[in-house]
Amino acid sequence: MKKGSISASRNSSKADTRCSSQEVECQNCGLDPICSILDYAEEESGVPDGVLLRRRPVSRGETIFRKEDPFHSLFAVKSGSFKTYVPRFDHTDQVVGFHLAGEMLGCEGMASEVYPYTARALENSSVCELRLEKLTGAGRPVEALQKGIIELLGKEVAFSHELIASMVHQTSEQRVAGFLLSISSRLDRRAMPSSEFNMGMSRSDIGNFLGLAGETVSRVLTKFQKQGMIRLKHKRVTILDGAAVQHLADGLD
Amino acid sequence: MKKGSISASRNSSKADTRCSSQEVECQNCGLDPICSILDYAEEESGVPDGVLLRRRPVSRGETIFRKEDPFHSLFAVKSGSFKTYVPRFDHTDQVVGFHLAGEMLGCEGMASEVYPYTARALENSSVCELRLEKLTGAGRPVEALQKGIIELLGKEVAFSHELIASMVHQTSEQRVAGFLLSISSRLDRRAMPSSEFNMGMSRSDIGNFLGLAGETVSRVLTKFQKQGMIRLKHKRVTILDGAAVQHLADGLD
DNA sequence: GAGTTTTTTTGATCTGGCTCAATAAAACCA
DNA sequence: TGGTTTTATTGAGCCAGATCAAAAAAACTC
Repeated sequence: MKKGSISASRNSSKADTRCSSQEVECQNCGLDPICSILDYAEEESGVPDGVLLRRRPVSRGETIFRKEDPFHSLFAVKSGSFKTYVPRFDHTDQVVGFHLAGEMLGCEGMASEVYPYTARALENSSVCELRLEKLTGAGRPVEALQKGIIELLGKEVAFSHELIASMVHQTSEQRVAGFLLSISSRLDRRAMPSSEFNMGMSRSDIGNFLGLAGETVSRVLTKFQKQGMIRLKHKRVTILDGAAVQHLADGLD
Repeated sequence: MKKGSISASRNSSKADTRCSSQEVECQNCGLDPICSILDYAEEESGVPDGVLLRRRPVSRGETIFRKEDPFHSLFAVKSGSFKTYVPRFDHTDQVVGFHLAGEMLGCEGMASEVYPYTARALENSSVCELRLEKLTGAGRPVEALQKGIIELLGKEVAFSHELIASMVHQTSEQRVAGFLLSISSRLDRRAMPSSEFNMGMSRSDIGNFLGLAGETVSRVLTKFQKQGMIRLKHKRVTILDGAAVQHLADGLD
């Protein structure tokens, strides 16, 4: 059984050349537990290339699925970033998450048969698409695959709970500090540069997600910079004093 | 293949007699998709009574598992209610959810091997406990079971997202209105009385969960009563004008 | 690369909900 | 049952963060 997943071994030559941001390695990708199983399965039964797992570029502003679309695929972000959001009755949108390189997109649709939110690229990106409806046939290691999916969903639930727990009570500074750390640690987990990174999302996207006005996010980031905790250059953030940011996020001042 | 699940057919005589609140029917219970599979499995292989699935009473204030306990079982609330919470660094607790009759408890621990929060009974209650470590043996319909778990987790994720989406931006009145509707619809889903019910949790538990001060919850509930939308009698709530509550929760005024 | 649009920054004002505090009402318990 | 503890209600004052507004900076477009 070879080590790399099929997306790496077969599709890497098709990488999106427009995209300047760094690409996550397959062994650091959120799909890997599933992808690796497929890799094995493929060797066993000879799945046609590109049917199960497809790599493709996504331009800034493009959506890969919309709320209420019938569920068909899981996605992994290979490069770039996405925001997920749901429309509100007042015709504004509520951002429910950001998805960075190496992270999953769409697994919440597995149970309900439709995607529960719209996913839109924040910059030129690329994704791996895993078409799940092709997986129900015989001869597949369904049990192992399901185990991988359970693991993914479990983590997602745990993460959501953490988010709820933390977010509701925090001040604006705690929220923004926590947000920076969240991005940083998520990049770190995927072996991407984590102390200097691009935030593809706008200030108001961040504010919307954190339950703050965009102006407040701007003010807080400026304040952090003045205090020497971070350096700001447009959308590029450098964390200069991670311990101080952590301290703030924890509400210890 | 018989219809009812084993918890109903075998354990109903052991019901907790101290508990005055109504009990959810097995076919309306969150464990049912899994429970029914077990039922079938049992007929196939003859599992000893009470090993896999155990019914037991839980007194007010008692915990059924604590944060960081090793994961061993899924629980379904048969009667009564629970709160789940995590400790915060400042020695206060953060309530992350309430679990009513018919709802699941503990599934978030499946992935991480430990329970990610503590579950405490808000009143005298009873639960069905499904010991999952006994399920890994051969001869079980693991695939079907996993499918049930995936479904449960998927719903949980979708619910959390909804919660995040709605909560962060809402006013205190929207939050409280939404909270009342959430309880009502969850009771309705399990075929329990849904326009008049007991809220086992305290005002400050609700406030903690919603990100409000207990005093604010109290003020808002009183206001709702003065407006004739609800009737309050201690912990007992009657929804008199559901449409108005819904209207408020949606922020349409 | 100039003109247009969008996003960000910064300032001034205002308000929803928190905090502190004091009763009042329930729940608990011997 | 009466006394104790916990929980809920109600009031007064204050502040974090929203909103409105306007200028500055980036980001697109042709």
